Amino acid sequence: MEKPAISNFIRNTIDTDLAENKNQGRVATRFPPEPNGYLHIGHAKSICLNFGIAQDYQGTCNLRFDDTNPERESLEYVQSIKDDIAWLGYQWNALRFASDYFEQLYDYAIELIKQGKAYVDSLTGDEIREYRGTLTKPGKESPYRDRPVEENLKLFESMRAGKFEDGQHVLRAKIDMSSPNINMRDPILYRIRRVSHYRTGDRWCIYPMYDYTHCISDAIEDITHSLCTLEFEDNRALYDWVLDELDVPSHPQQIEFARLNLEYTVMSKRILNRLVYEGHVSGWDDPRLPTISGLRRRGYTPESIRDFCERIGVTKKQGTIAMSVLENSIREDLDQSAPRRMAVLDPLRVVIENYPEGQTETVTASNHPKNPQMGQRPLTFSGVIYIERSDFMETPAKKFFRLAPGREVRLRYAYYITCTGVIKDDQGEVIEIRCTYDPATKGGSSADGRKVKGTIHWVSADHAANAEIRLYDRLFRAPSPAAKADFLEHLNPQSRIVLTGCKVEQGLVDMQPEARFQFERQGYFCADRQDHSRGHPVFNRTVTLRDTWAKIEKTAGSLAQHS
RNA sequence: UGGGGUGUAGCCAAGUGGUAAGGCACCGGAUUUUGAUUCCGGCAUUCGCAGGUUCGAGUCCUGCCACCCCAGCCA
Repeated sequence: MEKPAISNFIRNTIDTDLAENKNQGRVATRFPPEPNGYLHIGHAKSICLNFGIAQDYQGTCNLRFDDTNPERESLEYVQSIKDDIAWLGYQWNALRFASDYFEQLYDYAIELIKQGKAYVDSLTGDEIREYRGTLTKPGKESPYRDRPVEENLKLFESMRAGKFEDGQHVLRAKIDMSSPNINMRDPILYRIRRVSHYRTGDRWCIYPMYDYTHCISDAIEDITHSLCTLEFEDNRALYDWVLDELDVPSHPQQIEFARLNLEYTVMSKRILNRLVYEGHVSGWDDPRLPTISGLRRRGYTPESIRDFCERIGVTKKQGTIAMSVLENSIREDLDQSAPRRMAVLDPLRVVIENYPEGQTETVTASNHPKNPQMGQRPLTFSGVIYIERSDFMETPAKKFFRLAPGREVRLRYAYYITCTGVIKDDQGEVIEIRCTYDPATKGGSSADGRKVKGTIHWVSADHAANAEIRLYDRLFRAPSPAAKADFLEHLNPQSRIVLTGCKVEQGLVDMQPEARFQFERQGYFCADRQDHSRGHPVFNRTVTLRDTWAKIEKTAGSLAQHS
């Protein structure tokens, strides 16, 4: 089946531009993060958009770090961002830094001053805010607005030379203090900030603002379509103003789209930072986080994230995507690609009474039921095995068709067994069950055509390895935690459950970190990228399988409550 | 009381004057040695609301309503 072409308003715009031979038929985009945090799934949307368009239109996409505010930026973030983009499967055309353009940016500022389009303002921060007016009241002009060009030039040079204190002066564009668009009320272009920059060190003590830097950087790089999120819509007038006033190489078109919101999680850098630095999660790559590195550690594939970004579309309408869409993307990928294994998360000991004491034998298990090319593996079967505790009910609920006293089920790839007894401890908890097996059902089918309703997974007690398995669930209980002032109160205390003493197939301990599997009837898991080792196997649950039984149970439960 | 945006099903989303794609979710039913997968079927007489133009409107016009963004020397 051929995939239908992606259609969205940005691609439509590009199609029109191409049809009109705008930009000589060239398409150039860029992904412009500020290196002050880790990338998350919302950035992935922008990455897939920008790099995807470049790919599909034989264009280019640059990676440019918008590093104009040295305060919170660092090389660590630059490196993580590069790693994440590469892992997602994209290659940037040119690698650029806004800080590479500081000298050019400065020259352009001089040009603006000479044209009388920019001036040095000496109002204090508070005064500037006052003078700006409000949403409904126009601002008023600074008394320094009409400084002569020569004085502005001298002052701006002195600003660069470090002759003033932080905040003493700023460079402002001279536009319109009564504009209904607040961004046009003489926006600040440069501020004095004696902070050492992770790339330019102490070479500069003045730094250009985003609005001034971004458009010029785009123009320098000959970007044709500058894609950004909706909150910059009002900044577009300023983007265009700067480029119109200056003799720059090109004038890219800014197009805004809605950022991604995902149910039950947060995308805000501010909140993500708090979660990490206050220790509510283990780090930027905590598998519960929507960061790229978190999703990676959780077991998501680059393909699944790209597929997700394609499914959600690109529009100007702000919406919130259901988690199920993300989960569906990874399930679809892993269902095809992940080898099957058996793992018992909550082991219940089963003794098969009629199995010859001390005997073992080999059964053959398929690595993928639909893909024989993935091969088979031998599994050791014996008279003492573990099954999942939830696969046994002493008094079975309605529609439960797994193991219960007197009932027969199939052990996957092995034998039919029938429960003959239950052993409990002093507290009355089931600690072992007794069964008999039917030797005529080896491999899992009976010669007499007798059917069983349930098939359960198992491991041989003496041939299984112990493993730690981490179960992850949504980080928050509230669908839109970011909207809550007390979002920390809505953290899901069950978002991470660590199971030790799980029993898994022996072969699993030798798997490389990040290897992915389906643990049959449980879900998709991956060997933890950081903590997994032969001596201490650790698996993360990426996502559960779809679970119709859980749905039935839930429905039955709520029915019982209502009756 | 200003300006900029957005409204198509429970959640996304296509649709560019010719009679509402697709995905997720949900509900059936078939197949199944994973209660998985797969398959088949169902799921908007209607596009925020009210008028208007037109043979014909989700698409054009007018008015209204709802929601989001903007008053950092952040990006």
